[in-house]
Amino acid sequence: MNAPATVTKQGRKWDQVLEGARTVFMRDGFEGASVDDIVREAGVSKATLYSYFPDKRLLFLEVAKSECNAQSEAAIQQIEGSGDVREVLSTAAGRMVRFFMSDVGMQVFRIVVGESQRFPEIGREFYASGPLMVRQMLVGFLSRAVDEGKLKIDDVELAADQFPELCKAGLHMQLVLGLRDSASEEEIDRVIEGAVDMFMSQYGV
Amino acid sequence: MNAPATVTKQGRKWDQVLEGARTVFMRDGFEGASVDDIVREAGVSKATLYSYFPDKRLLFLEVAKSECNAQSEAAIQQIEGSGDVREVLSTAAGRMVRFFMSDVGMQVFRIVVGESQRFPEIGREFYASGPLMVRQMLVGFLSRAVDEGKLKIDDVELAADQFPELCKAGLHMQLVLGLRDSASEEEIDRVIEGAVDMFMSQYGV
DNA sequence: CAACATATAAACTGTTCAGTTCAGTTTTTT
DNA sequence: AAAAAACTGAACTGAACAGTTTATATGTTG
Repeated sequence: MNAPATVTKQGRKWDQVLEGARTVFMRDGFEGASVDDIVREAGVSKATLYSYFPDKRLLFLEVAKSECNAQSEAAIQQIEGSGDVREVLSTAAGRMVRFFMSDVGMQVFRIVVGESQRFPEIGREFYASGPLMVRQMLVGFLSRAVDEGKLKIDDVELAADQFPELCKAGLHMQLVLGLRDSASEEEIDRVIEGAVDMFMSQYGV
Repeated sequence: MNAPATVTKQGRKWDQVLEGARTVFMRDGFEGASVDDIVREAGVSKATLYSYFPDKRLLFLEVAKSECNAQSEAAIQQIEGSGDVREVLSTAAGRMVRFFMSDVGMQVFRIVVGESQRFPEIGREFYASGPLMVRQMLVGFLSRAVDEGKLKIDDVELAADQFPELCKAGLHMQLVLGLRDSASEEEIDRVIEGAVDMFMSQYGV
């Protein structure tokens, strides 16, 4: 009768595990999170967790990737639409800054940076589903703007690397290192404005 | 007869311990380095190590601080001398980029970022003896340049935050995440030049 | 020499934690 | 309802590792 949404779920509790892992990893970091904490949080047995994920690292990787993907997709949609370069850059900067400064964003960053030496695939997969997406998006957007005569850029790839860095502007470092808990709206706006101003002053026609 | 260099060393093997710790921490990271590895590398007994340093964290902190201080001192000396703004910025950028990209610089960064959540004083002390030094130095230099009419900057602190970020320009992220082992001289030069160009294009008179 | 400081090796403690195993229960499918 | 698949709980293993203790040695100084 009904041909329902059999989404080939690979077990009923997959989402539950991932959500619990997200919570605990974001709260305690990678080393700080014990698998026992995670299964408790997820309301699932340890055996179930290990039937989905071969080890703790891959579990974390899955969490980090899903965060990045959610973020990237949202960003891509917004950049496709509008016309004015300055406006697009401001919007993109806003997104980036707010993600960099969010609890989740910073925690993923901390863990990935801390663990990528011992577990290189964490670094690779994070880069591919986070920074690289942004970069490609920016390269595309900037190239188009150059073609349309709206920007003047020699080295588009360099420009696409510079812009996200400008969006960090000291605040990110202070937050990541735990020197402060949060940034005020004014500070964030100043960083965004500063980034766009500087970028346009160099590359604007 | 001989009145030799009794430099009031607080124990003969202090340096030896620190040097061994440096080697092992830089090779294996903080969690990856076991205290037993360190004493083996240092050629020292565990009891000796623990007679100098109350725990592993503080030992690492000492290593990281000594790296940062060496780096900061060298940088400060160079910025004091010369006259042309563009030249000073180029030199400073060169220093920063090369430190960011060095094995030691990246390893300290990885560890500090990874551990600063669980051990906040690591973040604080690192910031104070690294990024903060650079920032203060830049604020001083830029203010002077503004006073002398060589630069035009509204928000000097923001500018002092932006410049080091520009010196990372994507390369740093790729190296830290282990996507590549090293950067070529051309790439480094391009980043330096790009940073100085962009900075001057916004803030040059 | 005597006392004092420094260093050593090695065994030990206590804990934490990833990952396994398995007998038994619940849920889904046929 | 019967068979198959997913899940549970709890105990267990095995290893890593920070930090301590002990009994001993070496060297220095007054």
